[in-house]
Amino acid sequence: MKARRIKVDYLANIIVDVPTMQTDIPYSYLVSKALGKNIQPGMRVAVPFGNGNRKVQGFVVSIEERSDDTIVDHLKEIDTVFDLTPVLNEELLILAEEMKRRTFSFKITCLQTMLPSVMKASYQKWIRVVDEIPEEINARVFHYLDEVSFDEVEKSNYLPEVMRLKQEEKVEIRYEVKSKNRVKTIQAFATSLTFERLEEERMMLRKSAKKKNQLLLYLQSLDGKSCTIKEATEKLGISRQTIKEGEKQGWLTITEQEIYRDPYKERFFERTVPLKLTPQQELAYQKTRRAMDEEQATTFLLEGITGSGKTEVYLQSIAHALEKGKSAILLVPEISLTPQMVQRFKGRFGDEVAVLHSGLSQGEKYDEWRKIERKDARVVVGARSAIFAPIENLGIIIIDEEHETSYKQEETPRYHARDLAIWRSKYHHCPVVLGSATPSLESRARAQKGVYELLVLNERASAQATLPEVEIIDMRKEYRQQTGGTFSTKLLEQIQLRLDKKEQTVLMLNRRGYSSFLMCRDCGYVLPCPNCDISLTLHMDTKKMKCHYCGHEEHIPHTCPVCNSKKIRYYGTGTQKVEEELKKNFPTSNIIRMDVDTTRKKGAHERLLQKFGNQEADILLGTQMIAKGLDFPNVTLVGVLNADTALNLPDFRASEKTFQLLTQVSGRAGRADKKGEVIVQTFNPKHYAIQFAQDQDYEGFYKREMQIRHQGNYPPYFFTVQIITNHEDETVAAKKMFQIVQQLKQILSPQSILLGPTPKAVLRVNNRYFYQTVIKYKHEPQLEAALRAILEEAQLEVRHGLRLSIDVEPMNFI
DNA sequence: AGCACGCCGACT
DNA sequence: GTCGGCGTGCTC
Repeated sequence: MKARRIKVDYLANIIVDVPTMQTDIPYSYLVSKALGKNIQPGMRVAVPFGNGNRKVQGFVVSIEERSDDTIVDHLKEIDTVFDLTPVLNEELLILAEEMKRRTFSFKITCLQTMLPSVMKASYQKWIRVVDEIPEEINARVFHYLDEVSFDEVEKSNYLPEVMRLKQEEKVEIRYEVKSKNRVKTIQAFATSLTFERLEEERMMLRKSAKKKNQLLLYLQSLDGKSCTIKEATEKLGISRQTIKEGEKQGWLTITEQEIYRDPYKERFFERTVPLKLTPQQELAYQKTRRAMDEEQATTFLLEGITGSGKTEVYLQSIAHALEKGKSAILLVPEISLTPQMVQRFKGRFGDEVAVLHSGLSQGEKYDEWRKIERKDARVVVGARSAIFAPIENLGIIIIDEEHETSYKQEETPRYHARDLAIWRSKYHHCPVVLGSATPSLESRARAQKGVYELLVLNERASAQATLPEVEIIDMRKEYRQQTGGTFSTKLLEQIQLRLDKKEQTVLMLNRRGYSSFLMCRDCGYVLPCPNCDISLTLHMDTKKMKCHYCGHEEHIPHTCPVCNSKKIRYYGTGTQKVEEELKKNFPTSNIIRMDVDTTRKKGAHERLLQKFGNQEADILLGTQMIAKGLDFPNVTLVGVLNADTALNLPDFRASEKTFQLLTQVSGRAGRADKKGEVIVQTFNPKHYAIQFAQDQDYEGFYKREMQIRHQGNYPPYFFTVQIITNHEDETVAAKKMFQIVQQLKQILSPQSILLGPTPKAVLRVNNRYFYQTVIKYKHEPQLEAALRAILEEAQLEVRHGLRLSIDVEPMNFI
């Protein structure tokens, strides 16, 4: 047999940045000889795509070798490679596929979600002159330039005539794909010369060349290592010019050195040492440690009351992972990712810690990401998306406050970080620790069934710390007695007491399902959003009326648009209104208000907390955001102004959320030496969520809530999937939803329950109409395929403006 | 998504 | 006749 000589060449399979169902598959491209083996799966590239060969970004997902006889005539070639090394490793590429399957989203969206946003491509089009064009057009449109921006031509309405020139091939359209990620560099210098050679150079200097002499001596001391120019100018007082001169004479070289934008560089982190563990902590630590040693992908549920020292267990578990040469991911909710939190981890692990959260600039996020990728940081602390940290040898994953709904992403891809954490733990054969004082019912139930292993910390770690006393105030009685302010008599008394004693008070206004809107006292007219079926909210700081759904803004009216009455006032309990009421009651007190308005600016959140921590204010008034992780020893009173607004929402998790919030906020009162007090104002004083929160009885709440979930056929007894259609035309959205329900009825077993179709609580948002259906089921092997078919079939209508989304285990049912 | 192609009505 | 409207198919 004649040996056939095979010329090896490569094909790359690429997912392109065109998020549609039809293009949600890998496309094959030729790898040029020049690129050859340098191209690997997980790299970003630009490829020509479609009829016009416009350039789009893509991700290489696999490489195939090809022999001479592979037919490749129809294949195009990769245009540009953006990365020197892959930005997604094999594990994350597999995870992206898993995510696509589980969340019914496009692969490209999943891939992009896993990376810092700077890595997403930005597109620009240019019109380039390639032949003689009429003088007049050249002047008017092109300003005699070779190339002008497509967008500008379009804006000035010259596009039709330019397109005619394109037909005649006198101009071309050039597609540009750019990646925004920029590595920040700093200039440094080093020498490759030996000590002796440097000495010779030094001898050759003129007597007057003092600075050069100094620089050469310094170079000798560096022993070949490099030094930044900045450092040299500061330390030695040598000018940049002298160093440049050295380069010219050839005894040193200047290089660009990569640096990280360190968002925490201004701070000093005091090193902390491991604390002695309580027996309960010790047991929890030993269990996770053993799982690490035995490479078991166990999921632990660490149920620990406030102050029981969960964080110390995390810290020591992470330390063990590091000892084993492995890495760790710690997820915390975005709002808990405070400087104090970061401090605890940086204090223990120093520069090994990378922090990923939304407060960082795009560049800073990218740098933290790169630090992880290059293994300069082995501990990742971050919010939801930190679950995608490019770590290769995970030793442990920890999710703090595991019950937080912010771990579920509310936009596509609608992934839950907890599920992906468990997936990664299986990949790495390492444990996951889910920690909470008030675990989600789902997780607690799984621990009951033995799917997760339950670890309990029900003792406070420090002996002096006692649980605060919680008092429930029945606001129905209060209202009967007085004119109906926000504050009960008891709460006002207690605040006054704290002011007298120079102690601090935290007041929380539960804003779920609440807003301050504008209403006419004469005719009852409420100012609505023109685009959505919801009333506009008053924002005093900007003096505007704003829609929380679509962002629409307008001026505050002085008279009622309907009856012209001047008695148009705001209504409801906004933080601003409460602040005014507070000032009226306590004119001399200092109040810090924390809400979306006062914390909009970068770092404002932190600044306000710092101010309060320095005792520059007596009262901290805020929304949910103050419930978490702030430990101020001088706070001895916590007031919850309206505990139950969330209870009235038509959401089966309403009780759970209320219980969690009250438990959490109660933990903010009182520290070591000063006993704390909590006052909860409510219209439902007998509600079980409030009663169990008063006793800080999680297990009691869990048992009671499970009964209710069982009766209502809700999770964790049932799985849920939510389908939403939306369209500019209400009938189209409704019709499609009804059709989908018909289809589902065909395949669902009688044990499953369909809720809907119903219009969403807010029917119209941004002039689109929303309809939904929820499927509750225990076992439906055919459901996934059916949902996929529904998506597929809807494609025709998607063309006509229909949008369809599938949310597996949704967090919001309203 | 966004481009080409093709089929229709309204113009120079 | 042709310019440009939009509905449809396809993208390695």
